[in-house]
Amino acid sequence: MREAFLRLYRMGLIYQGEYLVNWSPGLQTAVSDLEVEYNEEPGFLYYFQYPVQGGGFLPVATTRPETILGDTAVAVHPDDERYQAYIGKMALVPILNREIPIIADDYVDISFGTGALKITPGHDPNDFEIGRRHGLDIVNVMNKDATMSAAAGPYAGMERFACRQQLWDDMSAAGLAIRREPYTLNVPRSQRGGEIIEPLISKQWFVNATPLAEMALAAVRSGRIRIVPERFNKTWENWLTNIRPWCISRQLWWGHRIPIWYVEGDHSRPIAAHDEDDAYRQARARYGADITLEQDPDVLDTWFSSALWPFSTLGWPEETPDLARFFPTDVLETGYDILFFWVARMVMTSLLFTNDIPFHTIYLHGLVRDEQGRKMSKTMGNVVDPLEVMDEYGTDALRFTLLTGSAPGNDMNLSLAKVESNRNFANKIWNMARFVTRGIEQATGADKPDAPAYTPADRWILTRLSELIATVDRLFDNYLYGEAGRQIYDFLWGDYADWYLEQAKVQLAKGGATAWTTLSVSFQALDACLRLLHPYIPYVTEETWQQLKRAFQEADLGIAPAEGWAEALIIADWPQPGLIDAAGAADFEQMRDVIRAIRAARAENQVDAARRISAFIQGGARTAFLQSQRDVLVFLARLDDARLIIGESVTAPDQGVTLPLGEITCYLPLSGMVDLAQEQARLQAELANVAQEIARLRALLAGPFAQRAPAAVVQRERDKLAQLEAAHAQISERLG
RNA sequence: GGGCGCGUAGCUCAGUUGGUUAGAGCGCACGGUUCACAUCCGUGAGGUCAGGGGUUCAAGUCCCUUCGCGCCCA
Repeated sequence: MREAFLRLYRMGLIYQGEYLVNWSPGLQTAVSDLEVEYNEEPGFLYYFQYPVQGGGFLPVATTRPETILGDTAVAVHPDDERYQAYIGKMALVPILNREIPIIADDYVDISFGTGALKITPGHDPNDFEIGRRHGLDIVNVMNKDATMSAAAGPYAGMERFACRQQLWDDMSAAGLAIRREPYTLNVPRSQRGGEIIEPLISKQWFVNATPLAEMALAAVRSGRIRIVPERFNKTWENWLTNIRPWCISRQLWWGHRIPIWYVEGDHSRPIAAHDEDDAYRQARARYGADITLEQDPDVLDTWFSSALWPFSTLGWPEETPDLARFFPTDVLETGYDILFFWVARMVMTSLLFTNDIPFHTIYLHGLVRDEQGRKMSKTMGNVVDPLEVMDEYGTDALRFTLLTGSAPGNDMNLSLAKVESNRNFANKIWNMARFVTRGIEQATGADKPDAPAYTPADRWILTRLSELIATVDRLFDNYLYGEAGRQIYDFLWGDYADWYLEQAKVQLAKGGATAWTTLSVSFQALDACLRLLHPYIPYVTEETWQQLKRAFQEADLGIAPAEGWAEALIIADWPQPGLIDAAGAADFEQMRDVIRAIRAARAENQVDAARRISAFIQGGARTAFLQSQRDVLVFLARLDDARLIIGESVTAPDQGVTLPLGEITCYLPLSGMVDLAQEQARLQAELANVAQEIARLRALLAGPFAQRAPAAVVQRERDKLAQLEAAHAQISERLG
């Protein structure tokens, strides 16, 4: 901290100066530009007459009449025809009758107010700049507690807003007030205390951030530092190209004292030193033995030390092993609201002091808001306490919600309903593991085949798993953690639990090598997903994984992770994509379509859920495959095995439901349960639907699409068309 | 004044190399004691992706513009 200050000081980048700062009367300290928030609040625009020497009046408008007392000029636009005659003359400050010049400056907005602007360099940032340009005096009419000072003449000692009112009354009485109209003010308030900030002249310490900002700009422009999401580059660019001096001194009783000592209290002779001994050593060398030193009473802005965090925590300025090993770091993850406060300053100080970037990537997340999108605040009482949420739903549930609930850089409205559903996800994972663990008794080590004979379901889930791992890797590479988490969730619940494990009940029941292989595949997929999910939900995944580990080790089936059993999931290897068998996966997906269609037909016709129904499945070229999956079909579609016919071509029952599924057609007799007319109507509707879709695809494929789109995309549409045409033929035939 | 973001199902939100019937959670409707899970399972309804224009074989996705909401900087 002191080292950083001294280096900046010696480089001439820290200086003390009389400047207009944001003064917090309540906290009795200066605050930085970033710590001031502007709110639109109702107020008034006051119009006054300023007497002009030599006769006449100049009308002036202001929102803060009390600052009139500190006016040192009135400015008009050089091109404003109304006031040409006044430029160069003197006006009188109302009430005080102090003479002030009438100047011309093109900062003045001709159309605002009266077009004549009172200039108060001591109490307004813009006026301060104009004052500098024109060499105007600075009159400070306010004390640090926001009462009026002696310079305010008769108003000395009055509170600032009381003075505003009093001045209005007095000027009305003097005939100098013109009118007052409602006006929306942009009121600066302290981010911390909430009271109205007063621009006030005072002596403060500043960092000249311009050279630092240039380095920080170059780091991002050159790509040495990457900001995610990219759009924040613009924010970065905008702020740093318009960087202003950073006011780093604070008048607080806590914090790091500024390492500056004054000789005999003389502020024109500052000594920068590491400590008091050092300061005295320097002072004696310069001024002889008999001097007393006083340290500057101010302390440093807390962000000053935060800016040093990436390297100061590693031992800088010493050349420590930690610094050598861990600096620069890799990714900084934080909320976009402190991009300037903290991130930019870390980048600036790192580049200056270490000649290196502090991290190669800045990953910015959004703000967590309440369910209605409001910023959480204690006064509003809408703060969601994470400890309470964790207590009720579990830490993993909250973590998963925060990680998957939004896109990078976007705010998130924290919904407890979502936390609850993610709690259920954790429960679901637990139950998947229980199922797999319980299945262990269906096989022994002796059942292990030399080479596993994968079923379509096995091939499907392993292929999907490989795709998932590749997808998650890709998303991680692009910092899309939310999307990656959602993908794992969907796979685990929608594919693995709802389909693979469901059909695994059939495979496990067969025992022997089939059961062994099913267990092996079940384990592989679950194990990989636990690894993928560990960064999101470390507690449930670690615990679940340890249970799996124990169960499989005890069972001694010869089923284990490829790398062997790590001591813990947290240090286990990241999964790698394995088997990819697109054809095998497609087989299972086709069967899944058949099962879904049968289920939907059952539900639509109010078939009792427990009832096993008859089915005639015309498989065409897919017959052998469907026959091999007979028991899975029976189980998942709840068919009556004795009344299930699978053939290349089957005789359609007289009554019942027809399910056209492309090359496969499924007939459900459902005798006596289906209204014939209703079924006819349903098929008519479906036929129309299919016909329309066929027409659309034919038109598409006949057009430029077929020539210009990639072959794979065109082929997909062709396949779709073929399926639809087959379905169309089947429905037509059924309808007679 | 300058910049950024958002506007997708009743609600909260995904949808990032543009690929053609747009998804999830919650809610809703109907049905479930199938031996992992009712913190669950099955089925379903619900959207002219804010409006308009453009680029493209193809747009929720890219460009322009209008409207509404929010934020940042000045």
